[in-house]
Amino acid sequence: MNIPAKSVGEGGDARKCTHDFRVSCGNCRLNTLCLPIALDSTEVERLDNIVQRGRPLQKGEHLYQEGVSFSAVFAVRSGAIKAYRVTDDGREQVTGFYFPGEILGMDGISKNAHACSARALETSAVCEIPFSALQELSVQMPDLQRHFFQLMSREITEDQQLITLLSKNTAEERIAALMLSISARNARRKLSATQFRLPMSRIDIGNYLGLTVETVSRVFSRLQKLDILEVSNKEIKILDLDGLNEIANVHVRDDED
Amino acid sequence: MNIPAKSVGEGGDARKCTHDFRVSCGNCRLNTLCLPIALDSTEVERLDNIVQRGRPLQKGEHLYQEGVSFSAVFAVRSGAIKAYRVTDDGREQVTGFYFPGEILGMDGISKNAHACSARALETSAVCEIPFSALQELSVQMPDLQRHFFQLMSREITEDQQLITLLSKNTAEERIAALMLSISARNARRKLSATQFRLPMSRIDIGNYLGLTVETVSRVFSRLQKLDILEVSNKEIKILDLDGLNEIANVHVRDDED
DNA sequence: CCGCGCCATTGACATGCATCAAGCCACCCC
DNA sequence: GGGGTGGCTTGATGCATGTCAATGGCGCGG
Repeated sequence: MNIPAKSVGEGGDARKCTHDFRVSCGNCRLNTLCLPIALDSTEVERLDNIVQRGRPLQKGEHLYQEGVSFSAVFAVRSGAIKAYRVTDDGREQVTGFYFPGEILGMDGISKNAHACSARALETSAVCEIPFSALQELSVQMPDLQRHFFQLMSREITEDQQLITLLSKNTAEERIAALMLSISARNARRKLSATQFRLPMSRIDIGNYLGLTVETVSRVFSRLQKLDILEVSNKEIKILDLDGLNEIANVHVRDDED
Repeated sequence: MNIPAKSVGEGGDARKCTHDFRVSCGNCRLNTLCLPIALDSTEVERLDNIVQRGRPLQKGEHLYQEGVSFSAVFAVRSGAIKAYRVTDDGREQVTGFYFPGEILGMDGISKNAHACSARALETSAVCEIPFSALQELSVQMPDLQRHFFQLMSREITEDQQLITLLSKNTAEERIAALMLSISARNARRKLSATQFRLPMSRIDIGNYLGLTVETVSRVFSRLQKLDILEVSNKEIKILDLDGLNEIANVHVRDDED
């Protein structure tokens, strides 16, 4: 069982981006995640021209809010973003975490208004991709159109994986799956697959996985006792990847576009 | 809380379609659901030319299977289709029910292989829309491209609603939400919003909503005792729509924010 | 018509997780 | 430094839902 790992392009860590908004798609470290391979350099340049950079977000700051009119999708360049919606009775439902190289905001297309809110879990840099311009460009660049269809389709299949997780799996399995998902997404960005810092709180994790904070905490404790994880607050170290996989019941059906 | 209601175009009831494959998009009763409004008649005709009809499915027959190479999306014209994926340990997860006027199969785009299987819950007719042709047409018809982006985006937001439902709501709330979803989708097709026949089994309902058959059955019994529903096997009659809404929308608490 | 298999319902019981409650720790501000 | 605040952990208890089991209805094929 996998957990969402959307796709896009990173450009360095937060610190660097904060001071250099002149990053271009062409030299972005993350462009293998973000862009269709097939684009030639002039096409990349044209895409580059519509992308707006230099919006560093502080922790807690909103990228967009549920209901506001939709005009762009966003690529995370550094940091981490959480997407969430508020239910009728005022509770929050976290719908996804987005790391560098991943794209969010596509939920807003259907109604021309964002269907969820997005806020920074830590200082983050994002690229804003105006959707109307993207649409026009897609008409001229079939590969780009296809790429976007694929990105949206991926979001669908990932949501469906989460649905399965919520519907069928125990607390332990859910947490294991999330840890593996984050691990895999780290690996994709050439970071450590076994050691990382969680950008989100226990509350957010529980909310995302349909569990209470207490349960999340207890599961972490249990996994630590089993020598599968080493947990120190938000610092996670995976000691036994196989064991973790076993718990998650993972079918290793990984992204391989 | 809502439950998925995807979008497309129906053309009459099953019986009729089975004998007349000559239905065209232009005269399809469901085309207001399926097509972008903005297409003119020559454009509809071009779309019509790529759509393949006349594939009546018998109950239990597969429309496509998980893993097979992706080549088309499908519009339900009559009947009902369930989509599901099989987890590593062999269990099934129902990911959606599709009624006439709704489109399925978009999950297959990202990997060029279907991410789930789809089978008919009853005798059904579907339109097959080859994706490559659709892509080419989209390049020439921006409205069509936009429409498809919207369809996919809708699928995403609906999946997210289901995620919220599974993550936060009780068995009663889930069932109520599903009944309301089916009711609304019926209404959209000008059918009764208060009386209908469920095409799926209790098992499928439970599977979809993350519940056991027994719980589903018990909830139906309870709702019947409350005079909210009248349940006779698969025949459902909504007696108290407000009451059902109240249950689905989770009781509002006075401790607002 | 009978018997078989599948589906649905209902009851009794078990359990995983939520809830409630308390305490710890890190951080921040006065 | 003191005390507040928010996030995390841990324990005790309860409840919603899962599990197991028995029964009845219905359709289908022999």
